[in-house]
Amino acid sequence: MNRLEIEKKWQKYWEENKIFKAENGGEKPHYYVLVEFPYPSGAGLHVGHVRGYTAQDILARMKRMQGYNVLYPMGYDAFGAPAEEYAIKTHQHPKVVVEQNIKTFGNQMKSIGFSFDWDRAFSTTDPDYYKWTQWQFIQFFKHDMAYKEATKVNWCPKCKMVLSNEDAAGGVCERCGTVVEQREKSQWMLRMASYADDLLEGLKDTNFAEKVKLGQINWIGKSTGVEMDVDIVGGGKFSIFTTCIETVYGITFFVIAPDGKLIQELMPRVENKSEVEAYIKETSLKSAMDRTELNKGKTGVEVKGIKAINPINGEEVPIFLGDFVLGDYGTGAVMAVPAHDQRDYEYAKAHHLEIKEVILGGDISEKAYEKHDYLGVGAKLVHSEEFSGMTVEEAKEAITKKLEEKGIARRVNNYKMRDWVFGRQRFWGEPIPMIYCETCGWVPVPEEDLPVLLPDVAEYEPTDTGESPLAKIESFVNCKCPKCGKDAKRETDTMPQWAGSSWYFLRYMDPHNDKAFASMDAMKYWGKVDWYNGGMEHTARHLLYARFWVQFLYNIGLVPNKEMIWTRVSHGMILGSNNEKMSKSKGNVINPDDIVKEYGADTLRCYEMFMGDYQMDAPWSTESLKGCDRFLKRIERLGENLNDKNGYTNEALVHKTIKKVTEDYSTLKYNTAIASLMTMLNEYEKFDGGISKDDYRVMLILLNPVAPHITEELNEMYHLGEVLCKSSWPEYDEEKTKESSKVIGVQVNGKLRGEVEVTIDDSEESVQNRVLEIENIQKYIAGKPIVKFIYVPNKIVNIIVKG
RNA sequence: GCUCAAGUGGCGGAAUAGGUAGACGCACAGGACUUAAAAUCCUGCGAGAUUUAACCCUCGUGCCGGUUCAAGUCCGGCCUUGAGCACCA
Repeated sequence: MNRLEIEKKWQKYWEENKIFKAENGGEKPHYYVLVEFPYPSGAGLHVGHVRGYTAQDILARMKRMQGYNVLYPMGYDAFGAPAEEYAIKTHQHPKVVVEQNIKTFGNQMKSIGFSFDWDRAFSTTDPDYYKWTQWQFIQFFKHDMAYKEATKVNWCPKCKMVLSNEDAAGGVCERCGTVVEQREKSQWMLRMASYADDLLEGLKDTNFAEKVKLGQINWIGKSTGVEMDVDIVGGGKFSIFTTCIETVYGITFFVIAPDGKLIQELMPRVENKSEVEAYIKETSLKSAMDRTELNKGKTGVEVKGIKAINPINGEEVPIFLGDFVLGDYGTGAVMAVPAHDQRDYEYAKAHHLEIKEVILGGDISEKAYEKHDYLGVGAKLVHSEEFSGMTVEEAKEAITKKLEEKGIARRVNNYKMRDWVFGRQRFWGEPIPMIYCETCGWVPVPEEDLPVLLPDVAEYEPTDTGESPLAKIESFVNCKCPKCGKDAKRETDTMPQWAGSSWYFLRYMDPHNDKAFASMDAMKYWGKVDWYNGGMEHTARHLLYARFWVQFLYNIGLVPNKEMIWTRVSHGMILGSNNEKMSKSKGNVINPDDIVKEYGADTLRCYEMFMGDYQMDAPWSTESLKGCDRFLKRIERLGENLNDKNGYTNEALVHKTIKKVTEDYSTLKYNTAIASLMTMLNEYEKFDGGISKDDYRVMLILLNPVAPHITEELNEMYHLGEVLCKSSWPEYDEEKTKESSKVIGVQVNGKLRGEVEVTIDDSEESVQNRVLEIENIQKYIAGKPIVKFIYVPNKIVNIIVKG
């Protein structure tokens, strides 16, 4: 049989015997291994998928052999734009396209031999699944965690479409190149910002990789500061947020957001209305991208006729509009202290405003003396009344206190993370299960009417008004209010792509449940996901959304843990052989199917694990892949020369390899695990007389998680024992991993001059005696007094001589 | 700009409670087998000097310093590359 036939044979065996079926219960300890499910694109499985899935497959297979009840599931995250775009082009229902792609992906994954429990597979686009996504949305709504509000969206005036930020990258429409406008659109939102502190706090109950935690923390972007009320001359007031209240005496103007509410409220009193309105209009034309682009000049206009009062000293200062102030962060207004904030400094220079130094120690003739310069260096305040002379740290507290006592300031936290915009004006997503009634307002679809199915439509293009194509289907839109029975209209927005993936790992625990998204018993049985792997690009957003979703479900008593994922790691990308990201346009894409066909799945798996540090990017090399192919062939050949009575055996090497491989598989060091198996093979190949069957079988078991097909075949061919997938993982004896003796280096004055063989029980004296007899050592110490003799057992000898 | 990660042979990469740098693999070179090629096997393979040869020697983990008997690993200061976030007050 050739490789492909062998692989098919074992894949069939696994499937028919349901070897990888996970049970919800039983005596065995449980272990939940999770990988991000793929978006089934038309391009098929990518070698990057294979890397992550193989790594987790190794863990799953090893854990099973170690006696665990392992849940290693797979599914498809199939809602989203690409399928819809394709549907628009070809006038097919996206579900047809998705079905085909899922089939392809499934066959590809099966051909690579992943040990998924296929009985638990589902797609987020299955009505049985999205029914529960919708049901959960309704829970958000019922607990006042979902609301509809006007937000800004990217609008392409030519395509008449709402664009995602990705499609509006660079401020132009990706499809037609037209400059994108910002438009107001009423959208569903989830109150994710209110979970900011819980999401930070919850990280403590996880074992995420450090860089994953950092990604979460940065995305949440917590900053601690003071919110201060500012009176307007002639009545009215607004608030600002600052993290640097110590610079409050340095305020020379305020800047407010052109897209904020405040300027609209002030408008009747503005003297230069046309100028201000023009600036607001100008800002609205700029996309979010343009606005935040670096090196943009500090544009803005003064709001004439209105002055603000610095609350600390009563000074009257001007108010400006500036698009660097964002309407939806903080209070939409800032105090400007040009002497101590570079951004304010540039604004002041551009608009010829006063720069007032209030912290000593910097040179503000060229640039601002900012907080990261003055904090922690004992810098002191000036021109700050009774606070002058205090250090910034003292002043921060004292000024905050004073303002608090006056009742015009509060200590607050601000977060970069906003509420989650939870609607898309697209066809291919979960319909948001809400009905609008003139009398009753927003009413959720009754539970028994779920799922709200996506209808068949002729056209998938968004409408001229930017609504989803669902809005054109009257039979879908028109309905009766579930509350009062009057005519009502259905929500036509759909959920964002992130929705289905926010809870899929819960569904795997109980995928066929039609009474609940998953039973509490099933979730309690499996507990947290023990090990979750995915791409680096998802460590911030997807993980945050999923954690938020779970925390909410926990708070309303629907899941057993506040955090449902214990360990999260992220694999590096597989780059093209030219060290660039694989892409069609660069022509450096490797199709896993081709590799499987030519070399077999085992070789592909082995190579992807051997290519380098799992968490780092690594370039593809077909040459190196051939090396792994050779390795597997040598393993095969070694089996031709077995001796079941007195074959060659190397106990220390066997135990050392078991230890190394077991440890490495559990700590993502697949490359060195495989290297140690290669070393073992090299050792055993040196003997012509035939090697021990037992040792060979150990080698096969250890390699099995990486190359499951060929190892099963060899095990069967030589009648070595039970099928490997039902065998136990070998144990090692720590004592036996130790070699009786070891060659260590001998240094003179820190330079390597020789070697010596030592045993564990060698005394320092005996080592010293032997070392001093080495010819080359004598050369270096001849005639010189030995100042110090250092012997670190099993590590090194270092002789220090004088002169 | 901020945050993070990483700089080790021709290449992918090993080695961190500090202890023989370059495991393992690729490529390359020489040899064996073959009519020949492929495949396979054996040997060599950081740079340099020297030698008939071996040993041996000098240098060497991005750069400059430091701590130490001993530094790829620790400390201080830089440089470069990659990724993410980016006017967040």
